[in-house]
Amino acid sequence: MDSTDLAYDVFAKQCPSRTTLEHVTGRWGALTLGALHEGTFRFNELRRRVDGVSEKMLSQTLHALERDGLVRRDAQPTNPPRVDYQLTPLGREIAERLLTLIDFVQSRQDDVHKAQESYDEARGGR
Amino acid sequence: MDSTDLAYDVFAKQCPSRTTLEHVTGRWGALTLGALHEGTFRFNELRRRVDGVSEKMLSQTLHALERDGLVRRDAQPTNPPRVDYQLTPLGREIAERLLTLIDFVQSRQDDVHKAQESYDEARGGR
DNA sequence: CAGTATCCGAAAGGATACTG
DNA sequence: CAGTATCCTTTCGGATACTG
Repeated sequence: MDSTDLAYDVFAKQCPSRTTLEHVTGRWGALTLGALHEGTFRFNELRRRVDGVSEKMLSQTLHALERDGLVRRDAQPTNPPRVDYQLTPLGREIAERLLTLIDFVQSRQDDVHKAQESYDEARGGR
Repeated sequence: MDSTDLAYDVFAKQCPSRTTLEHVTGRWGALTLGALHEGTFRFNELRRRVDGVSEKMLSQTLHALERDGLVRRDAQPTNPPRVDYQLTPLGREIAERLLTLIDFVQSRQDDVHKAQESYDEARGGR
């Protein structure tokens, strides 16, 4: 280690928080956190809210987020079963920071689009 | 559209800012933005800083970020060639918000780890 | 309703060799 | 040095069928 090393361990190959971050920022993770930031939902409610997710991926995503302590799963032992998902306090804090990033990227999407056009114009005609 | 729709267009399937967000939060995108947040670097300097990245992935990542207007590429027509990469003002603003999220996740990694252990304990012994 | 299990095609990503 | 091109393995993720 010397002074040129990055200050963030998350940039190391096998960092555990790298895995958590991937759960949070991944396609379905971000979508699910965003949905749950709006309230508490049942499995199939979430499926309808999270546009395009399959049962398999939603299940997988919820398990990962629950295991990380970001989502709480509440199963009533009724028949038919009823399971509610909601953010934990930690999950809410993380979702807020994620949404800050998402909001910002979205608010600057015009600039991004312009940059893409001038980039493509400069090299598209190669 | 009704009131149950998500407030964030980024959650729609084919949203353009979803693509930008993936460039930013993806494994190599986040690493590269984090590295460039520390300064200006040449291609092989970045390769050494971004732990584990291949030439192919670094090249691909830099192209995507440059096209989105987050990274500026400066090539001197010398021999041997010298190319410097740095964040644009927009890239810097995005990197800051990304690092806020990363820092927070990292600072709570202990909580995450504990949650994982109790989760595994509850189901690991099934 | 709330999932799990399996199969399979698509896409990401690494190693290596090569170019200007 | 700064990449590109190719090959090949691994992972992601959708469709479908099935279970408690």
